[in-house]
Amino acid sequence: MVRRATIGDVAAHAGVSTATVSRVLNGGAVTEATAGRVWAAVSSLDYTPNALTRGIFAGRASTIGVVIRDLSSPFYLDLIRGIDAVAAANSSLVMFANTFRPSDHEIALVRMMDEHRVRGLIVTTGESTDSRLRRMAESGTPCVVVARTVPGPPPGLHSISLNDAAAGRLMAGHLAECGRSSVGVVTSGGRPSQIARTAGLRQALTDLDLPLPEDAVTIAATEKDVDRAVGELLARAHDRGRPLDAVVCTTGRLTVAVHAALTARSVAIPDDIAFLTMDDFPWAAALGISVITQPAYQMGRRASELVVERPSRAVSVLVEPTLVARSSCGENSAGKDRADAFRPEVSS
Amino acid sequence: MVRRATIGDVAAHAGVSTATVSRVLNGGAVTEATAGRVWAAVSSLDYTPNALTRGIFAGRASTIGVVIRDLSSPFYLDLIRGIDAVAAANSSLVMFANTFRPSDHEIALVRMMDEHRVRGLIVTTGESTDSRLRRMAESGTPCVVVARTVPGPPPGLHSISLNDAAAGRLMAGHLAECGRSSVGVVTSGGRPSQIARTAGLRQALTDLDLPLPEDAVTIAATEKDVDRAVGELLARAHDRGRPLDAVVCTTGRLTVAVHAALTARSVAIPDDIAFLTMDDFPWAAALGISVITQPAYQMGRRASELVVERPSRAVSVLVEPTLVARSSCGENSAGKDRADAFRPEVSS
DNA sequence: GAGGAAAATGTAACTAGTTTCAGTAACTGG
DNA sequence: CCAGTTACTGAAACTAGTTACATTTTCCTC
Repeated sequence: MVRRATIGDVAAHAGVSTATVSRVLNGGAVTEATAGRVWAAVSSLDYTPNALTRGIFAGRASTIGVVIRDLSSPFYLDLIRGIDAVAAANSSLVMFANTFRPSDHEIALVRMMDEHRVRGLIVTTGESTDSRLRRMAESGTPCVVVARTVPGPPPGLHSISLNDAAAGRLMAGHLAECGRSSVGVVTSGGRPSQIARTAGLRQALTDLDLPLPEDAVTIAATEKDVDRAVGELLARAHDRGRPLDAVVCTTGRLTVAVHAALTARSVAIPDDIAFLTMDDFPWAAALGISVITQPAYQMGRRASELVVERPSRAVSVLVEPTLVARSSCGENSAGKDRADAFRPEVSS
Repeated sequence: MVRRATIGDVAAHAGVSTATVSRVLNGGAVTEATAGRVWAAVSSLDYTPNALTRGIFAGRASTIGVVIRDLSSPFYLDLIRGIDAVAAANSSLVMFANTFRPSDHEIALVRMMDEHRVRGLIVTTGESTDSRLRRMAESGTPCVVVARTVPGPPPGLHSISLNDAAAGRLMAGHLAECGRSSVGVVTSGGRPSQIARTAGLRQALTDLDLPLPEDAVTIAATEKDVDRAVGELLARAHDRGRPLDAVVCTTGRLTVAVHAALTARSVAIPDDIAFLTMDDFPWAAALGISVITQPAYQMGRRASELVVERPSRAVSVLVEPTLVARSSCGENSAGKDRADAFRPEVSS
């Protein structure tokens, strides 16, 4: 096992001091002749400077930390791509951790990011990590909370989130326009953004004189729970005497599962039941599934930018949802915008 | 901006030396009383040890580096989840970089990983990075090359790859069993694994007396090129007098695009043309698309394990592909295995 | 209560760099 | 030709920890 060359080895090889080597590497005043000798030594020794040591002196690493709940969700995937794109443009690497749900170890992951003295931290965790994030922010590590609505960003933390209530309203509007009146909702539960979407949906539906009964909303924490949840939804509506003509899913994470549960029951979409969900994904166009999108890639970019630019005051960004109407809710009586292809936001 | 507490602050606050604090933190011989005072100081000062400094002393960081070509491909996504799972189990974080294709900056990314003194590096890059990887391996950083077949793993590097030729053969076999005889191939081009898959397919097809003409293979480097590629494929076969009855895609990355190109031409799957592609994905079941899978999640786990366990000799793992037959190739004349649901490999 | 071993703690050296400060050499102007 | 800059360069201090070694303490035994 070959020992790695250190700056000292380079200095010795070039016949100069380590200070001079450091100056050559980082751009200080050095004679051309000296610089030449140093570069020769660097390449002949295959010297690769140690970023850890650099970081300890600078007080922080050059990496951007990301703690995400679920990598496989289309939203988070695009978010990461956005984060990565601006990180790369700033020659930062991304330090990544997936909490997997139901995770109480998100606290441990945020702590690890803190220990690694990340340049900034982008997080989609719950409130449990707030106190540490706040302390990190106070000691100069910009922290961005993504995709959290109520109760709003804790003071000192940046926040980027979707106008979740508007997303719910958009859903209600589209469903109403497509002539649907008995809506069932599958939501992943307790997170503020989920609650806000459902609340927005209910409010808008009520305003349209299409009230959403309490038991027309079911919670499915994971994909495993979805089939049961959908079954209950259908049964309850039937018992109530108003069979469902629309099913809404408030999280992109469960789209596949809800769709599968519907298909498994031989429900025809959109003839029997309209289907509307969150977050666009590559196959949505092929399947004709209408969705409400959030600009995930842009949100990721913005998050990274906040880390890189470290504004002095905490900034809150609220982005607006968009309806991508395809065919899963049936014919749109009004003339609304319509999209036929998946449009990846990865513009570069 | 609050200055972070250092081990020195903790030591002063507890009235001990930094050595003692270090021992309390890392488990050395200390009186219970002393340990108590130190812990009290730690929590009252919110002390969070600096992992960078730790790393420089240990000679390397505790993070696992990953340089991946395309995060959005279903294969790489599961790969990362596997990597992350065992990283988390070893309290390592994952340092991630996406090269995006056609990228010559993969060299720069690998270099950055090297500078960060990652505990180990998992990579899906091309040959351009081999010399550095080899040097890293020599100086004690385990490097794992994933998803590369011919010309085989460079000496000293671990390698985990699919038996790509077998994947091609599996495709040929399934197509033949479904009674298809005029196959068109969309491949992403020059990478060894792509070539091996196409070669395996051609060989097996030839053995079955169904030779694959040179011009029945088109290259589409990105999703943008797919539509043109599919068009050419169809046209050439038509000119040849043997219209296509099967289209194969040798990379999961292009599945959506190929499917869309076919659909856009009103091709009925499987009635007009059978469709067979690589890598399973959540929506495949809903769409009835048959695929050849590789155990991506397990490959990721294995890669991480190699990093953590650092075996003294380079190990090469060759995994076998599996056919998941659904309906996109039509009725299977023989009685083969059949799968109806997407089975995520994320067991844990 | 002294002696010796074992346990706890501190001192100082070390990791791989960066940066300050001081010294030397070269260059400019009078 | 000498003073005054200015341009390079090196010694040493510094970053935030860990660890080897030396030095106390403490504890037990006789």
